[in-house]
Amino acid sequence: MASQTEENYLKSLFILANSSNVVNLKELSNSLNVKLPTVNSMINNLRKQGLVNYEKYKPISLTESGKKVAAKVIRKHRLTEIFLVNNMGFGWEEVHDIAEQVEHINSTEFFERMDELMGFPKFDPHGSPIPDKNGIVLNEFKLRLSDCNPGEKVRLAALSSDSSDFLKFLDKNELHLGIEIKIKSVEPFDNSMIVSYKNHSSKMLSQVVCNRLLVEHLKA
Amino acid sequence: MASQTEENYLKSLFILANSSNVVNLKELSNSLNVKLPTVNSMINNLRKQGLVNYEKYKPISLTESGKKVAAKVIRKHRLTEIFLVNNMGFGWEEVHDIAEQVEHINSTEFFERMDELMGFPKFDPHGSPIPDKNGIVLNEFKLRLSDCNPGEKVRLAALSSDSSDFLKFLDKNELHLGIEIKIKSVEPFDNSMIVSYKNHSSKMLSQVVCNRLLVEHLKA
DNA sequence: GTAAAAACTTAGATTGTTCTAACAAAATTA
DNA sequence: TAATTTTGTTAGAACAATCTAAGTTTTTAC
Repeated sequence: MASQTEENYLKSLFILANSSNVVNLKELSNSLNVKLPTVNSMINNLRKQGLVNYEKYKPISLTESGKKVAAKVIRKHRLTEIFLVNNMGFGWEEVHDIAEQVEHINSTEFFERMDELMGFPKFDPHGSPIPDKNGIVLNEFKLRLSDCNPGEKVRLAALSSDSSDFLKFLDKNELHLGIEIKIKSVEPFDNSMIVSYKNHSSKMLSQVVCNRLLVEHLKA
Repeated sequence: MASQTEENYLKSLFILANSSNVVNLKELSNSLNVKLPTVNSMINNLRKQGLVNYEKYKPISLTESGKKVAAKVIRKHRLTEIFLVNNMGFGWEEVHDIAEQVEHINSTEFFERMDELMGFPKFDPHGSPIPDKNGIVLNEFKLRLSDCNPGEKVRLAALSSDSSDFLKFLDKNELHLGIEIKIKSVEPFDNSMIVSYKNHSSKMLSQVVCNRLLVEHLKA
């Protein structure tokens, strides 16, 4: 069985692969807050275990079995997050750090029971899909608000970050999952967007924020 | 902060101190399934941190701050066990292994919330008292069934083991917390007891079992 | 198409937790 | 009390996960 550390590397690889097309050691190093040589040696270790594909100086990818392990960890993380929100009364900005720890608990029954108690939810509190028992993930939402154009109307469907600061920012600005957003203009200088939603008629959102808001086009 | 490994050493010390009067390296070694030299070096490490008192060839004891750390881990373990039984529908024999992992989660709010949701229980499903937030433990039940004499009547108040096999044995024999037990006789050869309870009029219990059943005398 | 910057690799050290082997002290037993 | 057994100690090694320092390859920019 993969150690907690190994699970964290696989999880990061899975998530990074879903946002950028190729993943290299530097990105992993940044996302895990670990120095390059450490990542290098761990990736070689994971390669020997058949969990990642890696050749010197080439990008890293997960093998099928690596994906399965990663998806299971992500499943446990997301189930925990909804459980904390729905069944234990936590706010969505409070659950990430706890879920980071609970995701490594080794007990199928524990997570199956959570899943059951919540009625088999399909998405976590941040709109991310929950992989099933076998590690199969529904399509991730891939369209970022920052990829949309002026004039378009979208619905906020999910988030690509669940950091506490980001979630607090969303709460403060009444940006909740499901709201409709209209893109008024894009500032070419810093790629910030002017949008309208709910009772906000002209709100500026920085590129950093727009990158993390995952949306669906409204057929209208 | 103490590592998971260190927490496990402190927890074992706390529990062993509550059953035998003095604790030595060998006992710890057995209870943690770790070789003697390993225990030796870890105890020296804990001594340097001011968590245990230890001198060469002498028994080991927890310092006040060591006790506090241990009690907090035990609090988290026991809160988790009741939560799993009361709020998640697990059987009492299923919860130990999960609680062994959850007890190391570092989040005050997580355990406070559990405590609150359950209405601040005082005992876990095996009858063991739950230390409070400050690590203060109510009196542990100390009287073992094996310390009682023929003719006495007692109430089963708690258990000094929560291994899954032991709990299954109790279920199978209808030995539940709260039942009244009358001691009919003690076999001097193997210290087994003949007892009666509920609809069992003459049941033999081995010494191994009697040692783990914690009882209160009935004032009758 | 070089020169500079960024990304990667290798070597070697450190820390935590574990082990085995060999020896030493303390406790038990005869 | 002397011999034996049990318990504890020391030394030295191993493995996982991390680091720094120094050098190498690839990519980017001029």
